[in-house]
Order: sequence, then structure tokens, then C-alpha cells
Amino acid sequence: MPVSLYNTMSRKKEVFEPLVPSTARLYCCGPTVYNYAHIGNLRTYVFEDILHRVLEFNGFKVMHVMNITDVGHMTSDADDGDDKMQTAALRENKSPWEIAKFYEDAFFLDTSRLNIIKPQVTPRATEHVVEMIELIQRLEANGYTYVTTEGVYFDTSRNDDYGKLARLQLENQRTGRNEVVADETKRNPSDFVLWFLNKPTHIMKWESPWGPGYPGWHIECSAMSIKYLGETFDIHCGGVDHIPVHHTNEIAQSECATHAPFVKYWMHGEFLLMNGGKLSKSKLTQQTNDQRPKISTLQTMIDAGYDPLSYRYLCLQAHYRSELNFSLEALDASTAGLRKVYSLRPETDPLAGDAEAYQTARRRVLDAMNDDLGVPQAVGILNSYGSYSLWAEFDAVVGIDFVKRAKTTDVELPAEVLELIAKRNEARKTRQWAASDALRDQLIGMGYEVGDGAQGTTVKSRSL
RNA sequence: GGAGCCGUACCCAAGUGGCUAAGGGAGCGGACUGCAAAUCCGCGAUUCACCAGUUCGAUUCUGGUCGGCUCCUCCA
Repeated sequence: MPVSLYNTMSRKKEVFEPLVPSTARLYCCGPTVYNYAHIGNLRTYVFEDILHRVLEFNGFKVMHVMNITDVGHMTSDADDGDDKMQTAALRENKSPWEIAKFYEDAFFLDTSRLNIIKPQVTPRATEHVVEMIELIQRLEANGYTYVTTEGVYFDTSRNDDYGKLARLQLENQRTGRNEVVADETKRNPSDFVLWFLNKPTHIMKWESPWGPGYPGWHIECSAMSIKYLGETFDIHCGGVDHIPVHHTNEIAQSECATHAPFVKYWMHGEFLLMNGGKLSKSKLTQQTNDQRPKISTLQTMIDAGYDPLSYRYLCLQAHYRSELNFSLEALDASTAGLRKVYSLRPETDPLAGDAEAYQTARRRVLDAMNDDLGVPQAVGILNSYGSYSLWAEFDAVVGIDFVKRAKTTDVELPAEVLELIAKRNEARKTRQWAASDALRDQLIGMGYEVGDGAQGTTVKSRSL
């Protein structure tokens, strides 16, 4: 079965046929590095990683680009007109560049902990201002812009198919909530800024043909994707929230500048919900009265004793186009499930020695994955077979370090551990159950699994 | 006001116009055992929010009701 992907543009699953045979050119909207990524953000990067891996598994060479938004944009989460990067800089008494570097590093640490393959190119917005200005100039030459005291605007009324991705009906769009101050200099409510002007308090600024200022939010993705992948490329990903504004505007400005179709397949990941709603970066630092550990970033999850791959595994069990209800109960369930996967051994592989059965099973898993990244189904099939070799092969997509974690031979135990085992056996012999249980807990705390069977006590290192 | 999504067992969750509605966790029963933990085996929705309609047949299609979520404002 060929790879088919759900295209937001057509609202249908389509067979993936790249513009250049066997090469998939993929652009994913990356993080704005003014705070830690929360686990909802990370879910989207797991989805994009799965896409990357499924394409590679099917023999495509993947050219993966993801931007780092290190330039602030107007308005904070509270809509008070502050720039996020600048607000963070003031809060932490650092320069915006220091803030950006710090959270960029934190972001890549998180993604590597989740076994997310790093895109080959991760361009920073601040290093591509020249490309953005050139793109705006192309738009200007084509007659799609106008300048006000606030900045250079894209005139959406000149773009006939503006809003085609989101199927917007512009006349029915709200002009904004009451508390949002409307920009009076815009000609149309849907017009958006390409280049901000006259912002004296803004720290990050660049010279431009229109005066000193800084780029609008959307232009960086157009400029950098075009630079690294060409004026038309295969797949563009992001969260569902990007459909109506960010991606809509990217399409408008890109296609009006190049007069070429921008992207062939648009893919969007659904939100992770917590307590029935989405997470917000601006609320990461808020306190809670909840007795249970509050999980918002990957680090808080790790601090609460969870393995990042438990979270990855949880994400894999829900389809990327469905909302996922996060809870500690769900995370516990995925941890227990993953532990069981790691306990598979080649010696008890039900498919061992039966090449035909293996191929049938392999086909089923691959078909599920290739059907719009049906990874939840694929994982279900993998679980129903319980085959070491099948998991080992598909770990290329699943990415849970299967072979490494599901150790085939147990490592030699350190003397300290052997001593504890001896002490525990002694305690068991004399029926001192409390003492022996305490020793077992100690071993578990040190990362070992203790089991008492008919052949005596076995101790092996835990992988989770 | 507009656009879109969702509602499947205790929890997470996949899926389909008609074979037994995946998988994981929890739970229960059993084996083993220290009436323990770990492990292993078995069981689990006569039913897919509700009400109509289309159909020989709907959880799956259409319409409505109720409930929830997202976007239209920076956002994964």
C-alpha cells in the first residue's frame, strides 16, 4: 500500500506523490523560543517525527526543515500588546537573543529525549531577515502591499483565493474580540503585517527599505521554506491552530510572491487536551493546588518519575488528527504498556522461523502506518503479535529504542547488587518478609527488576 | 456571529455500511508464590451520547437534540 496522507487543503486522504520522485521535502512550523515547550507542543513534533520516519521507512529521502522563531511578535497571550520575546527578556533580565538561545537549547534537549529525529535544517528567523525583506519586495513589486504608520501590510483583498486552506468566509469573520484593539490602519480586517515599523521600544530591530523595524510573524516561514525547499515543495505541517491564520497567510504571501503553488500537502496535528482544554505556554509557571504532580513540560514529567518515551508511546496510541486527553492515569497506562513491550524476548517470538507469517504481519503493520499514519492501529497490531523481531523492525518508525531497551541478555550485576540479593535471600530463608520487601524496594529503586520464581530469584535491570 | 472537530467499556484509545467493535492500562478469576511483589494464562462493550431518517442492514451515511473542544487574537 502506498503512503496516503490527509491533506487539509482537499480535506481528503491522498496518495503521497512527491514533486521529485523518492524525495519528500518537508517543512514543519517550529517553536517560538520564549519559554519551554509544553507537552502539547511536543505532541505535534512527535507527529511530525512519525511522518518523517514513515516516509523514510517507505524509501523516501526526507529533506526536513523546521524553523526556530527567535524573533518576538506583537501581542502576548494576554493580548496586552507586549512582545513575547521581549517580555521574557525583561522577566528574566536577559537580552532577547539570550532568551532565544536558552529556550532553543531546551527545546532540542526535549525533542532528543523523545527520540525525535532532528530536522536536517533548523533555520533561525533572525538569521533570515534578508530573505524576508527580499520576499516582501517581491510582493511589493507584484502590487500586494501597502504601507501605513504601523508597518508594511499584505492586502488580502488582492488575493483572489485568500483563505482557501481554512475555507474562510471573510465577510463572516469577526473583527476580533472586544478586548482586542483593532488596527485602524489596516484596509481589511484580514490584512496582516509583513514588516513592523515605528516600534521605538522594541529591542530586536533591523534596517529595511521601509525603515527600521522587524518582520511580521508569517513571513519567516515563507522565506525560509522557499530558501531551503524551493518555491513549491511537498509537505507543510503544523498544529491545527495554524490553519486559519498562519498557514493561510503563508500561502497568500508565498503564492503572490512566486506565482507558483506553495505546498502540495498540508498536514495538521490535533491538540493535546489537559483537564478538557488546551495547554498554554503562558500558563506554564502558574501554580496549582492539585496534590498530584503537575505535568506541563517534559522536564516536569521527568521530575515526576516518568520516562520521556512513555509520553512518546502515549502519543503514538492516539491518531494525530484526534485530540488526546492527557492525564496521569493515561501516562501510567502507557508506561505499563511500554514496559510490557520491552519485556519481549527473541526466544519467545511467536513469528520466529515462520517467514510467511512474518511477512503477513509486517504487511499489516505497514499498511496501517501508510494509511495516513495509522500508527495507533499499527501499535495495536504489534501488540497483538507480541513479536520481538516485528517490534525490532518497526522501531524505525515507532522510535522507542526497542532493541536497546529490550535487552536480550541481562547485564552483569554489580557486586553491590549481588550483595543485596544475597541479603534478601537470607531474609527470605528466615521468613523476614518486611526486611526482604525493603531490600526488594531498594533494588527497584536502583533500577532492577526482582522476581521470585520456581527457579529462585531473578534480578535484571529495568529498562523503564 | 462564522469555520471546523469530537462524544466508542472504569481510564487512554483504534476502527468499520453487514464476519467475534483493535490495542494498552485498571479491574476480576486462575497458575505460581511468602494468604506478597513481579510474571504468565483467562474474562471484559448484545453495544458505539440521544432522537429521527436513508438502507435488506448503521456505531459507521443524512438531519436534529444535548454535551465538550479548537480557531476567527500570539498559539502545537
